[in-house]
Amino acid sequence: MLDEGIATCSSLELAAAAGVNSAKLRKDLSYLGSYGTRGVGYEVEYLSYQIAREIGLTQDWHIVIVGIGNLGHALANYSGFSSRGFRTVALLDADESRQGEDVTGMSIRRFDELEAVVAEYRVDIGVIATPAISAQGVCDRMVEVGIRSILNFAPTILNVPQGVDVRRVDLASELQILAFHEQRKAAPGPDIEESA
Amino acid sequence: MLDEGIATCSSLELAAAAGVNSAKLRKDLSYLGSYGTRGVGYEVEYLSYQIAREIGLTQDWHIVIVGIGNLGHALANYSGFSSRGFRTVALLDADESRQGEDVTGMSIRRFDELEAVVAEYRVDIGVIATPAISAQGVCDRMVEVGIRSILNFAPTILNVPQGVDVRRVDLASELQILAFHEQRKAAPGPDIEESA
DNA sequence: AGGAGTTTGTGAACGTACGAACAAACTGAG
DNA sequence: CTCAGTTTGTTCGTACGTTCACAAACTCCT
Repeated sequence: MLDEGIATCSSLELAAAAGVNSAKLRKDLSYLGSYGTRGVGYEVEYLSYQIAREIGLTQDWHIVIVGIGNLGHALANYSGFSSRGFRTVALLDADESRQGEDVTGMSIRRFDELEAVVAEYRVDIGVIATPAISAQGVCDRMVEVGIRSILNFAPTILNVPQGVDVRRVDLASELQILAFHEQRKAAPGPDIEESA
Repeated sequence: MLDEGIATCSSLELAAAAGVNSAKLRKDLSYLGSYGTRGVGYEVEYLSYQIAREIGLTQDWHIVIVGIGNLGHALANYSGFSSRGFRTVALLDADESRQGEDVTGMSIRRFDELEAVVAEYRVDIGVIATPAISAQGVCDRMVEVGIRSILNFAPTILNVPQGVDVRRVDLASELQILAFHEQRKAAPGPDIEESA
């Protein structure tokens, strides 16, 4: 809406765009403060800035990606990160044969350089894209060197001390969930028959 | 546990491994039936099979990946899929210059061959790894040719008719959520000071 | 056989998220 | 100014997910 130069918008429009109920959207926004005007709606530019500030979009975040296999490559190249203020400051991999390899103008470094990287840049978030077997070890090392936010793509539950945040994205699980629903659609098949 | 030859296990062990409360785990398992034995626990092999059957692991699922950029490549190569019964039957991309390119022994086909692919194989799940701008169009076409389960990696809300399942994985959002918590850790800083 | 020790399955309490609905507050026309 | 129309902010009822806690059911030892 900002790009399109729209000045103001209602909670209904925002809700539709976000795919949620308008009451929920209004309530959520109300936690940030009263940024709307009754009978009018929300001023796009103002609200946009307030949200950006609240979720930390106004500052840059430094991330380190560990495990530069196919997924790591994809993450390193993912344009969606930089556009939202995430800057990849290092790509690390334990595999000796990958050292120095160039990925989008950044060369892969050894995993044991993690501490040096953290010392050099501030590192806010560590991304684990290694095989499951290596994930906990990488995670432990990250915690040791002071990283407190971790995004884990390995299909494992990571053990971390209190104060460390882990988010897990398991690609296979996502497919599994869809497959589960798909199975449910097919199985009962009572009398559902519309729009072939 | 199966691989390690462990015969039986308690809800407590399973809960620890899954990272949830044991009561919740037991209740969840109870929805599948009473597969445990009081005073003993769950028989690993039996429970494992029952879960596999329930979530559809006993059958093979055919998936089609659309958008073979960096992420699409990574998904096509991801070993976690095949090991859980997901078989990629086609890789599609709208970009003419990518046609015929080989990815893990499978050549990239034109997106408009989607219908032919669906006719040739049964296709259970469509995976969208295109830029955001193309996602809705790809989605619409998928729905047209009869795909009812979609995994969407593009940062957009997809509009689909009832009966079609969409799951969204937004990599940037995951980072954003971590960044939000990170900001919260740093901001208030009242008197928390332990284990540097 | 009986009792001590385990562990499941579930009923009940708790907290929280969600959506409906409405008062408060704004705009604009007459 | 007043009134009709619009849209926010919030209250309230409901539903649901989570956890506690305990009876039922099992094993093993004596």
